[in-house]
Amino acid sequence: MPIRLRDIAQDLNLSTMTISKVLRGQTDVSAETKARVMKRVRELNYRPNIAARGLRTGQTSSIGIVVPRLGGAFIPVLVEALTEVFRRDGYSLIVGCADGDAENEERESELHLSRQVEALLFCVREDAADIPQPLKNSSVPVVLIGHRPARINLLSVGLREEEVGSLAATHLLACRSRRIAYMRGRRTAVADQRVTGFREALRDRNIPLREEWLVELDSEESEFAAAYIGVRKMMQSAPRPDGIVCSSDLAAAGCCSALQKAGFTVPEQVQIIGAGNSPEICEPFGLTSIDLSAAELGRRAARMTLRLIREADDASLRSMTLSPSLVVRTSTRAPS
Amino acid sequence: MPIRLRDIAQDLNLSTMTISKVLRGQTDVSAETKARVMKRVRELNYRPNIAARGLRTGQTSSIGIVVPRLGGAFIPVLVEALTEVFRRDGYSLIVGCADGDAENEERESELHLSRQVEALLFCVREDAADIPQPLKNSSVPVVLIGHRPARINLLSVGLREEEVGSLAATHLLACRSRRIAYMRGRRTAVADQRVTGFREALRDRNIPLREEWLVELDSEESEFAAAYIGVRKMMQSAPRPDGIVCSSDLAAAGCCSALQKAGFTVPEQVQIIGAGNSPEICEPFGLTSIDLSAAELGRRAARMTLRLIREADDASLRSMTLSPSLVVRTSTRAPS
DNA sequence: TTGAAAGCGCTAACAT
DNA sequence: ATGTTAGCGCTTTCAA
Repeated sequence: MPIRLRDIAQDLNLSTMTISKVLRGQTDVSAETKARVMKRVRELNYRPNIAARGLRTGQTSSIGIVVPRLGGAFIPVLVEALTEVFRRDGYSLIVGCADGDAENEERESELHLSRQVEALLFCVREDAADIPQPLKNSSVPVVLIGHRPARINLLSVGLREEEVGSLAATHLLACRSRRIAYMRGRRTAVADQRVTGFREALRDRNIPLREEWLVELDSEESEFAAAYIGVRKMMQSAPRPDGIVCSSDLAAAGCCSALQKAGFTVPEQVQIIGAGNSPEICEPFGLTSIDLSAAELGRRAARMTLRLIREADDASLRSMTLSPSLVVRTSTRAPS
Repeated sequence: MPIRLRDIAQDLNLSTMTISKVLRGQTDVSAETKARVMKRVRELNYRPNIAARGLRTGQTSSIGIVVPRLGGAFIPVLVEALTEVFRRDGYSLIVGCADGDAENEERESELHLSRQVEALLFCVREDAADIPQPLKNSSVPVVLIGHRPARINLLSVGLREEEVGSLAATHLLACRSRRIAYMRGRRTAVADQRVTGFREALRDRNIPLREEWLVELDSEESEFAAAYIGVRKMMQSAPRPDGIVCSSDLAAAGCCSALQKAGFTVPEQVQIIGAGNSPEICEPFGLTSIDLSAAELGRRAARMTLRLIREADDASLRSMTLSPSLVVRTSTRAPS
């Protein structure tokens, strides 16, 4: 049984109010009483019951987030950034993991709402076409992170996905590749946007894209293996590509491996560029990669959330998208 | 403002009790009333206030965990396994991330206790010599995950770290390496245990370990770079090692890269074995690795926790350690 | 089958 | 400077 305010009050022959005041740093308590209370509080390891406090004050000082999974390079960085900003303001972030399942996403969202979180963040799966029902008529502010599905009208913080494609293409062009291939991810809205950005960047410079250079990763295989296989086929086309943009770092690693095995040199004969900027994959291969700005996304989302909580429905708040950024390593040449 | 039981009750001219009963599936309510209530509940998107319920019943159906960080290959798998087992029993897991900081570990532990979690899990940092104060006299069950610091007398679920070293050594021996080196991690209790296991495995077979083959990774560098540098020096010794056990997959990747660059073949001339079994690192390099059983650790810890919650202080529960397991890929040869 | 009363631990507002 | 009262939203208990 945890200690209650009342236990301390009875102990010291004081009222619960006095204890409560001391604990919250109210000033209308004598220094002596304060000292006695604090002493006993520490001795007994008293810890206030947040639920009871929240019930009374209507403030739980907690914010919920639902993420599809916990692994990978993106989510952990995002969540740590959110946690840090929230912590500074006395909020704590409650993470609910849905294990990639839409039903769990709904359950976790409801749980958060039942816990009276003051705001709810939702990290949208790349392949999601919709969001859980509970978010749609939530009584607390909701912020989406990642892409915003069509026709969903909630505040969101996302990435300019087309720029992932265009940034990669532009960099390869600057590094004197002219025959640029794209190894695209599975059919999701996000993957499509990246391809679009890629195509537009090439078109803007009047660089042709041959359709046999636009390869989709076989979804039966792991991304690495799929890219490994895919790139071999790609290299049999004539002319051969001299630069490859990949939809993920793992796919880029697959390309590097296969190319080296086949006797091509990276970056001299073929330049490679990945996406995700996962240090564990990029460092071993010296992969140039597109960073998806997880930390910055988290900070922006956190600040937006805090403003929403404070200022109810501030009309000045608008959804925003951030730009990805290029991180150059050795799988691309020095730009001219 | 969220909807309350009372709102629904007034709406339907019933008492809050009736609504409450319907929601909890009590049977002493007429079918008709039940239907009316459920209809309105859905229309209004009513969600019970978990805090208020918990205050009354003393059950929050939530369990807290504090982890040092969210990234890497171990924690996400652990947390997902815990989540899944708890979910089946109607508990939800609240994850608190300490960003690798001991002070935050204490804060997050206190927060969980303040939230009246029914049990508290704590994932011990590898370099931790102690655990947060709040865990030591917690009024709810505490389970440690990972290694248990000396003189801490709490239930724990951990890995037999020495077996990580011995399993690796034994496998290399079975694959006909005789000059086996060890690339050890930074000075932590866990790293020491692994080295111990490694040494003992060699000693048991009367295989000598030369001290220049026991290299510690330079902690100024990333693990990959440190291993890359370390292995080059190691290969200048005479005789040269023909097998290397690494304290992490990333270090193993560094070894592979450096060796290939220097013209050595893996696994023909030198066999490499990593630890962690992180798919993203192991697959590209075909790394044989020691799996740290994160998922199984999670399941065991979850079951232990549930029993602790139910059976108060069940004397039959004891700390346990699980064995790591070997995952063979292509950086080691076929055993003879 | 339905409902009234009391109280979980805490704090806002108001006495004393 | 300290204490009293009332009530947050819910459920246990018991009465109608």
